Amino acid sequence: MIAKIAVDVSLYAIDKPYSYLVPPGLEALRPGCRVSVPFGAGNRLREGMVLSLEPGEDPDQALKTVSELLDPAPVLSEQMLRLAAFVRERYFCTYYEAVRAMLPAGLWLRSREVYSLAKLPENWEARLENEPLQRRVVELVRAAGGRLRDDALSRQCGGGPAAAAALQRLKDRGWLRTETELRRKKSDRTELILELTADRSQIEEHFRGKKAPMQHAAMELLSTVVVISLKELQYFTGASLQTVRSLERAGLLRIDTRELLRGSHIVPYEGDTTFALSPDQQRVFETLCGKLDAGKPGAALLYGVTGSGKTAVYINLIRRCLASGRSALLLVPEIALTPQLLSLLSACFGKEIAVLHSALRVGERYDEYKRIARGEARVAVGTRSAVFAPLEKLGLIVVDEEQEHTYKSENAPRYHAREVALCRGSREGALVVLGSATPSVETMYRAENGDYTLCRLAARYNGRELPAAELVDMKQELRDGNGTAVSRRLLDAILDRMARKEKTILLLNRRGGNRLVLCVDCGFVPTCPRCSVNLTYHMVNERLMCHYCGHSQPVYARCPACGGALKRVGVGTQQLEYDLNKLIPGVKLLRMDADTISPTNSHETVLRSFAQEDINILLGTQMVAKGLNFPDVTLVGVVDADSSLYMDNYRASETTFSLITQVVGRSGRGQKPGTALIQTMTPRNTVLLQAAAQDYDSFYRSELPLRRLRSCPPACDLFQIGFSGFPERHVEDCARRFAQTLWQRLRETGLLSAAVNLLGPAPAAIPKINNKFRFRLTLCCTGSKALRLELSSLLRAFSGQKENAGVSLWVDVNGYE
DNA sequence: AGCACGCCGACT
DNA sequence: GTCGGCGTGCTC
Repeated sequence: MIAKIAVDVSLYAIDKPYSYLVPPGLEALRPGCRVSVPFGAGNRLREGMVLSLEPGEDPDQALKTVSELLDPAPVLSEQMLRLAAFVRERYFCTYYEAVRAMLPAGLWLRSREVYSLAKLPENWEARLENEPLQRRVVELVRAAGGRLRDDALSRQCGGGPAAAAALQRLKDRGWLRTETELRRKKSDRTELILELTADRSQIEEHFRGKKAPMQHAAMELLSTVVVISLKELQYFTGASLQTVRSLERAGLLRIDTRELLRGSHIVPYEGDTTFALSPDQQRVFETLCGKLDAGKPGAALLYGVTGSGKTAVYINLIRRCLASGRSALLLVPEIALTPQLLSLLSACFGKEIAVLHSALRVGERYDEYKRIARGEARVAVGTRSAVFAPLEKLGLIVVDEEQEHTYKSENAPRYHAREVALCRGSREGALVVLGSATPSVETMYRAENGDYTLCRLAARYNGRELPAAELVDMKQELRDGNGTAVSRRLLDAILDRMARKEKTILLLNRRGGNRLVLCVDCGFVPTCPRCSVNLTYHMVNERLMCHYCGHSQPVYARCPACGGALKRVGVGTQQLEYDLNKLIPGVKLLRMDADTISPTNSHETVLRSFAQEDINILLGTQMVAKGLNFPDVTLVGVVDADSSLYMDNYRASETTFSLITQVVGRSGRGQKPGTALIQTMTPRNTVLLQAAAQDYDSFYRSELPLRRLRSCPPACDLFQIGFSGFPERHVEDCARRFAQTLWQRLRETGLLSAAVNLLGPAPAAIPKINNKFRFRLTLCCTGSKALRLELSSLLRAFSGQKENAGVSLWVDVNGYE
């Protein structure tokens, strides 16, 4: 027997199915099983996935033999293997990258090097006289009984390039052998937790006559909070692990390991689970049912304004699907933001439900995965990667809020869950329902073209009016002398709601509480030493930080260039919180953003206190815009509508329109009517006016021609080809050569037409990250199979050419960056 | 990317 | 003669 195997090679250029002999004794080997195989000149063992089996012998004795079977039974079905091939072909990744995305982390294997001593010559000690490191290695392995694992070895003699070189030398001499061991990794990610164990006097005693500013800062913080994670301590003080370790030795604190988990527990739902459908919903449901039962169900767009009850339709469809003996998959943009949906689903489907998302513990996720694979759970709910849930007899895939960018993976495999869902649906005969109140332009375009059945839910459930939304001119506000981020109009409205004991949601569409620091005299802006970005100021830890490489430094007291005063510009949620507290003394404010959400303070905790407590304002980033349902919210304010509108991204209008529409929809969900105020510097902007009017159709009508004009999806596909390396000039040259070859190949193969355009090389949005320079090419054209194959073969050729040494490249199809 | 092979200069 | 440096080419 010969097995075609996808080997875990990290290099795209050599990724293909490799043939191996199946030795006697491995008859249990099936497609979908993982194996370990010798690979390359060194025959090091690597993980592989069996793609197929063919009878036959080794024709010219050139094949190697599978060395071990790692799974007693297949972990991927034939369907899933074909899906992996689809992901590989479409998103330019390796087989194994696709395979890894499909398996739960609980199934992943970790490889370890095990060192063992070969025959040492008599005079080995003499020959290593001037090689203390090599000698130490030999002694350590000997002491361990002739075999030692790499992690134990590096713990005892230190890692680093010197140790690696010593190991290499010993291998070259033939004195040391290595073998690779593949084992299941079972433990969860952990974090270090620090706990104060000393009192004031002990701490004072420790620091008597000592400077140790880092230790001091660390203890200062720890004495106030008593327990903190190492990561947080490092964030706030910049203290290193060494610092913390020496404090531990001094007996001032204790270090514990804790499993990292952000368990999202399902809150029981009490209420009606019959979900009687309104006539409007019934009509849509019947249309979709007709497709569900058809031989080739295809796909549908369920376009329903916020509050029109798409969920009720989903639930009825899932019920129907289960009743006909098939399973269903529901994809959501982010689990943490849908606690209400989860409790609803578990009330309806009980144990039939399995939830898959990254916040689960590895073990929990694996359990859910197994329940699906065994057929115990026939309804899978989850985020992006749940599109690979191992459901059998799939009847329905729902992609809720299909326009959300969380469905697109930003690292390899750079897949889009909506596209994978469409492929899976059509191959497995399942109906794919894309649901949205503000569909992506791509999806609406395909629906209009008849690729998807278009179902509209026009009426809001129980007939409530959409909130009245109004644009507030912040330029006028500035002219009138109000330099704060809150207009008088918004302030008055907030005060009015407070007087009426109603609540307000404020959206600040900008990440975190970060601000730019700028010298008022010379204009100096601190930048990251490794990346081409400005450092942002973090109020909580008084440090300047880089979001790309993690660099952080204390904030300068004065401008390092001219000694002038430094000023912070820009508004983040923290600043806004501070300003509001000043503007409205006594206001009860709750902030929700990436900084305030933590393991101990989850979304649910924050939202629960907003629902139950006497709080006036919920202030936050995008997360306040999605799916919340609070009856007493009657005012929504968008603090700065422009910040997402003028981004260098063809989807900026779409994202802004969607976000504003969603957040406006948070207002007036109870008995009282809602209002929304949208602050902007450009109050005549068409997109903002359309969002204020909640007029998706006009938005779509005006956006589509713009996309055509700019050769963007859906008019054509964008292939971003990224290059990164050093030095700058070399990377750019490589990109330019690639562009030339690409042009030439397109001409030769007849793929070139007027509709094809190749832009660049241009510096990437962030031209330097971690001292690597980045350039990109953008190919605008229709992504046919022929074109993808051509691009793929050029990518393979690229890394084989030595003039491209040191430059790595990747492709992102219709990416969001 | 690893890894072996092979060619060449330096040192015992 | 042998050791070790680095350029070259392949990975079932």
